[in-house]
Amino acid sequence: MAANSRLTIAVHILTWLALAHRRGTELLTSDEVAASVNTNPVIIRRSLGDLRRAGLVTVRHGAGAGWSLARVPEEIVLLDVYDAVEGEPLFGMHHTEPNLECPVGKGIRPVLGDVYGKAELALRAELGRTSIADVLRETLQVS
Amino acid sequence: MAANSRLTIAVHILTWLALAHRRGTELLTSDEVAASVNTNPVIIRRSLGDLRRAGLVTVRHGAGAGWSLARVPEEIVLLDVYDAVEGEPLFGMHHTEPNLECPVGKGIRPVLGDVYGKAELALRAELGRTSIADVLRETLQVS
DNA sequence: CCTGCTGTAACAGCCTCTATTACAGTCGAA
DNA sequence: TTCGACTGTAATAGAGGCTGTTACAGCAGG
Repeated sequence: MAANSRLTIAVHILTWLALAHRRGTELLTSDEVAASVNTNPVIIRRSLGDLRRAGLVTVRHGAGAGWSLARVPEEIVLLDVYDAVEGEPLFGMHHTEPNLECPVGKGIRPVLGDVYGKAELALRAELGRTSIADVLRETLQVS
Repeated sequence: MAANSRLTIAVHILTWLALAHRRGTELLTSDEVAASVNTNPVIIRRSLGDLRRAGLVTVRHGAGAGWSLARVPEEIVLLDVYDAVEGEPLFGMHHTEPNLECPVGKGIRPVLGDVYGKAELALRAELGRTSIADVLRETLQVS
């Protein structure tokens, strides 16, 4: 499957907001963010909507509208972003119910669910170790 | 994105082969496996093809054909299966190249690649801790 | 040679993701 | 109060992946 880029887009947005804030720009519009990410402003607004529902950004409406971080970048970790934009579990179960007369078909799903849950926890723990401030710092070092 | 069920299907197949072998049945056809997974035999053959290319199962052609495990179930871990059937990385990068004149657009991709790599390593380590023998044992306990 | 099964192509249906257009809603500023 | 800029979201389109299905050539034991 072709992996989606939601997490990448969202982290990019937040990193850009963090840099703008540090430079003294309090608010950015979706058009301004879209210019950095190089995609359509609606894509950005949809992602920002997810981030707003998760409490990571705040929006100001009307004239002079725009977006800003709801917390300092040190207190936003990539796990927060992951939860904000990714809904589905990593691994899917059978599309059709397995044959319950077969001992494997009958019992395998909870076993797999357990293993998949542990694997996701390991992934989440790793995503919790990096903050937007970390990403911003390393990004500026690279360039 | 709706997660695919490739890993689930492949683990189901291998667990079923392990149980059949323990019961004295050396070879299973794709039709027999499909009856347990409850899907089309071609789906099973496609998955078995991935597993064969990864060296996890062996196939016998001609009359009396069928499949069997290439190693004992204790020596096949879910990470082997994951590598056999999943190709794409977990998180995708930008579809279009970000704006390189923006400092974030210019430097964020290697930073994200590094974080994503670490997260995948954590996931893989966890998948390496469970074998087909573990799955079979727990599956039979459940039922 | 026959037969049963593999290996794979081709296709359809469904769904997701990205991208884009359009437009109503919102609210500060003039 | 009106204007204008921007948000929020619906609708739509194209591309591509996954599952499921049919079809058929290839293989090899009996």
